[in-house]
Amino acid sequence: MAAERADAARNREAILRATEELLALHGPERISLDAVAARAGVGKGTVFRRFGSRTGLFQSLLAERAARIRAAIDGGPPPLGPGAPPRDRLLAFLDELAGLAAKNIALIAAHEQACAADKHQDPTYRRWHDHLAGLVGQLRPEADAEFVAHLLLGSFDGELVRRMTGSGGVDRLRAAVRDLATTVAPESAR
Amino acid sequence: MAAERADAARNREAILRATEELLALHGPERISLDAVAARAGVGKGTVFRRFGSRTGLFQSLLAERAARIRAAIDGGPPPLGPGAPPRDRLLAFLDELAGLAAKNIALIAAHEQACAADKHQDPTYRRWHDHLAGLVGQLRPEADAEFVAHLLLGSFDGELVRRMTGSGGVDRLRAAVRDLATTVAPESAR
DNA sequence: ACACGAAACGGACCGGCGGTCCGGTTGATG
DNA sequence: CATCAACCGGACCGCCGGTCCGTTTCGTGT
Repeated sequence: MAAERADAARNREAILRATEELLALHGPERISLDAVAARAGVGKGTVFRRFGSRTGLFQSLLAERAARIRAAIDGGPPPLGPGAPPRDRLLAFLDELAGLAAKNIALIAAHEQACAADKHQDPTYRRWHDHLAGLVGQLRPEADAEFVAHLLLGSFDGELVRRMTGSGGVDRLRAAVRDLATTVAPESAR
Repeated sequence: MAAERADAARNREAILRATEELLALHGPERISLDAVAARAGVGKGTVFRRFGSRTGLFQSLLAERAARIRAAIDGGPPPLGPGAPPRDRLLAFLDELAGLAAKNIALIAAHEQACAADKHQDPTYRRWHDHLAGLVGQLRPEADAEFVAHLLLGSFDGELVRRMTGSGGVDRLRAAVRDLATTVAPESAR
């Protein structure tokens, strides 16, 4: 694939920005792609050429927001990055996700409803899941790591995050996740 | 509220049956209310008068399917019903839900996407959640019972159930849920 | 500087769906 | 049997995701 043309790149950026703004503006309300296109000062066709579908748009936006964490995980310093013991990596990762989720409630909600059917296909979700499953597998080889990983990611469901942070702030979410994780992967685990 | 007229009751039943049939027929694919109405041999208006909205329809259907469990919980014999120690009730309840979910994957999926935004408002979901939160609160008073209850219910997410039962059958789901529950509420807990 | 083809643009257009409305029909009641 | 509220059906509405195609713009080779 050759490099993207300058106008194309500019429009992609404009569309992502517009989506963010509308998300911040209207909260978790449904946002129409017409609205996104209008705000970006772009035709609707352009939105679809750049992102393929509603789903693709929100996946891209989430991927962008998650890029920092992703980089930290597979190349950054411990405990998030490689090198630390699995238990520390698990806790650090979940902590990071809690922060991300709390700061992006609207995006998470939009992403959920856009990807509803194929949540498990979303690249970002998969990455997170695989990372978690790997760690859980090391910590508790006898458990169904795949399953546990999915459940742990359930902590960052939009509605749930809204509730938790609504009464108790990010700290409540962080604490609850941390508590659960330490229960699943107790101190005793290597 | 006075009793329902005979034709009204008949139509409500026809609509619920038609929905079930379409669910069984087309799996988790999106089902339009036009299709439901057509199959029930009824006008679309009737569907809305009876159930208020797409959401209402699927909520009603789920409530119907869950009625047996509901009755067993607040009036049946232990360990599902009152009387047994919380830990046994917890495990029995989750086991029951696993069975229900495995048998109603399509309905669960439809219900999820129909209630997406207000999952936490759904009467059935609330009932389940409150029951779980109560038990968890007894077993681990120091934990965030509300949060844990939501996560446990995450076990019955449509997509997840599909995956689990797809490779391993109901037993895999049952085992995984049971394992997790015993971890969260260990033997030592009273 | 210019010409030229590929790539991108935008907005009219389409089909489908959830939900509403209202003129006609039906079932309970006395 | 008369009466009337409740109910029925399906035409209708507005919205939205997604497509299409005539037009414009960008980058490259000359």
